[in-house]
Amino acid sequence: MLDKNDVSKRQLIIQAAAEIFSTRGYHTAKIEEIAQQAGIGKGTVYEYFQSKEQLFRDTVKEGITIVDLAIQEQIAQETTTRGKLIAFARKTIEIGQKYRFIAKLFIMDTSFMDHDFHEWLVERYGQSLKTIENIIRDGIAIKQLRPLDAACFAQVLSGGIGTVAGPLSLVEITPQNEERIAAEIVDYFLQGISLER
Amino acid sequence: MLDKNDVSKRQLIIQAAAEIFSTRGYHTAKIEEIAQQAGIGKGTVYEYFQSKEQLFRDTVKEGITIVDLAIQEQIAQETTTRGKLIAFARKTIEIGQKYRFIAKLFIMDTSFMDHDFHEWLVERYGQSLKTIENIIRDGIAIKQLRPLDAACFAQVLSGGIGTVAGPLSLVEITPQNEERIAAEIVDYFLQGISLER
Amino acid sequence: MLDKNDVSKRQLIIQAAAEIFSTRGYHTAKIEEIAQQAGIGKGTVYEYFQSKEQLFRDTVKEGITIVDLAIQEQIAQETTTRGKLIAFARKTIEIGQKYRFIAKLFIMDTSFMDHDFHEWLVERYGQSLKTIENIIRDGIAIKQLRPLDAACFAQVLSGGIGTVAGPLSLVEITPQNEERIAAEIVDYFLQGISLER
Amino acid sequence: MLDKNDVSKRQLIIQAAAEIFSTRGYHTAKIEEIAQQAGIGKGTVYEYFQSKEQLFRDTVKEGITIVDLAIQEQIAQETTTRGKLIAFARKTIEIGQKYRFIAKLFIMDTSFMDHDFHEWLVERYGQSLKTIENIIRDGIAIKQLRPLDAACFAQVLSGGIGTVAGPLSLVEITPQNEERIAAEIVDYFLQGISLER
DNA sequence: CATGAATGAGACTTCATTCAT
DNA sequence: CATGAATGAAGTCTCATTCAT
Repeated sequence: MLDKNDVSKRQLIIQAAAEIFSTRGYHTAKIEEIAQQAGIGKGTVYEYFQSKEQLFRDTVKEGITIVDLAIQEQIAQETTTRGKLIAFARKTIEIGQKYRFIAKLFIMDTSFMDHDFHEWLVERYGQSLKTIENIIRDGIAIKQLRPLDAACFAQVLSGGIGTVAGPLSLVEITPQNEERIAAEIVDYFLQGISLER
Repeated sequence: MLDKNDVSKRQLIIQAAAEIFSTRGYHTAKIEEIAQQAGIGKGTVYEYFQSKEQLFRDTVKEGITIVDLAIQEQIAQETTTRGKLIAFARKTIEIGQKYRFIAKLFIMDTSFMDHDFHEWLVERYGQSLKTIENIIRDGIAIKQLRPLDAACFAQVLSGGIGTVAGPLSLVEITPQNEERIAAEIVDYFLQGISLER
Repeated sequence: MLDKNDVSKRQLIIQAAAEIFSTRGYHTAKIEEIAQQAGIGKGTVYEYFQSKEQLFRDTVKEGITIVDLAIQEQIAQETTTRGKLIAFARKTIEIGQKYRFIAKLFIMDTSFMDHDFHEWLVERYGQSLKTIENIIRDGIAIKQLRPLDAACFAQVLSGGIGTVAGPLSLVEITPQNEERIAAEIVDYFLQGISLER
Repeated sequence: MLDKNDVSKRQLIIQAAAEIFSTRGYHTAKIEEIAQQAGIGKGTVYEYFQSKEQLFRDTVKEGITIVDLAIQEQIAQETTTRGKLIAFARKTIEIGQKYRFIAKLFIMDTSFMDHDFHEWLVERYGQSLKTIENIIRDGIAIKQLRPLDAACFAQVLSGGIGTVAGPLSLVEITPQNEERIAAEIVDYFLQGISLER
């Protein structure tokens, strides 16, 4: 019971931290704010996390894991290349809306952080891209797609979608048009936009 | 002489600020560091800029202006839609390499800043996208491109290229392959990647 | 217990501030000095007061209140006009000695401060004078005093006594001669110093 | 000619300093402000005064000397005790109005200053009081006044008048009523305010 | 002599972290 | 375990003073 209590309090803090870090950024966020958001005392945060930096890392790691799992799950339900790509796009957009704070965590300036963490983040980013790369490679293998640099493409696709889904987006997104926008974007890539040929 | 001196010293500080803000981020950058980088005293910075925040704003504005001009200039030299888009892509990639700090400035977390500045940044970003939108609209008008949401497309293209050019990029870029990568990316969009149809 | 602790620590800081502000003046006083004087850390001061200026204001307000109360109390115990005026003079002199720092707070240059505070100070000063004005008016009403401008007189009396009691005083004051000096000064005003008429 | 030029520039700075120190106080006054007020460059101030503190001292000394001379001169023209005292009062009030900055210089917080200067200020203050003391002593000698502690009285009189003339005064003073107020105050002291005896 | 650009010591203030309760 | 009062390191900014022109 105590254990369960502990776990839930740790989670409580992470939730609060995600919220505050997202809206205020790492440096502007204050430990006291996070504690208040979590409805606990300032000192308690330090019972569960060694430092502000550690709390940030754990919050980011947890966030990324959740988002990644959600996307993977969605993709697994599709069978066609286009279906998988649209699923990826739609979920990315949805998350960018619903969990805007996670999206922001990625855009946030983290270069000041511990070198190891930065490396971890880059590696993790690479893993995320692998998901798309694999879809592409599969598509090439079954001759649905033309041969191309899957790594480069994955980054362009992910970056393109992420930008539309992100906090600086100028495209108005509602729950109703998520699907349509996802399809539109994917088709830029699949069909191309040129009328010639 | 004095005038020239003034201008160059202000510029000197902006250069140093761009360097330090880029590598360290706004909050981690210290005024003293910037002054050292510029080879001047701490107090001198305040002779040219009212505050750290003001220095940051001016640095960003100057950077954006330079980059924008460079891109516009490059595009103006091309006549075809594909040529313009590749020029945009190549210049964006080149700048992302050469002026990595400018690229970083955009990813940096600036949400904490003065509301007016944030609005200015968003508006300026919108202007940048207009450049692409116009290329696209022209292409549609002359039936080179199929009809599509130019605003959305501009954001996807710009985001896709920016990601490859940016500091988290996993695509290795050298002066030699800039042109090739730019063309490859643009062709994802123009020709599409699907073999079907 | 915590509550009592809080109150006493705030008071502790005010005491230290009164001491330091009095001997060093507002601008020369350093927050660190005040903290040291109070035997606490620099940061603790800011737990109880928003800023140095706020600390100064609260210190002055508290000091004035204490002094005013002490004077009022002393006057209330007297029945005759002369008795009240001497009580006022004696208490003012006594406080000028014992709480020299309060006396100094009044002479200090506060014109640079927040406009509202300055207004408050002037108003409060006016209130203090009212005490004397009322004594005078009562004296006139019962034909003990000749008719005169009570407001002007109050300021002359208060200024005259304050100067003798103040930090620039050239009159040597000891606990033994306080009473005598107070009476002497009051009699300048009551009897006059002229032998003619 | 050069010499004369030097003298007048030194004087120019002192005038500007008196103005600025009076309105802003020692610590809030900036050397640059004073230079601007004098219509010269910041560095030039240091050609004539070693430091800000030195400039302040010289400004105060000059101001006191001017005021003292003006008062002495006025008194010398009177023959009766009452005439001399009223002349003193009137001139003090007039100066408090016209040269409000000089009056403020005296109230200003100077305790932080160089010990020697503080001693000088106290001594000079004593000298000023001697003027009144002598009038009083003469009055006692010729049996116009009753015997009393001339030093104490001088301080009460001077403090009383100074307060009415000073920047915190609540008595409205106009060129028209200066004479009347001076007489009223002096008569508080000469005739007393009591109707009894 | 006159100037004002450059400087850096020093002050206020914030906030992550500690630790006694 | 939970807390929040206390702390002090560290950062921004001011301004008296210097000195090259």
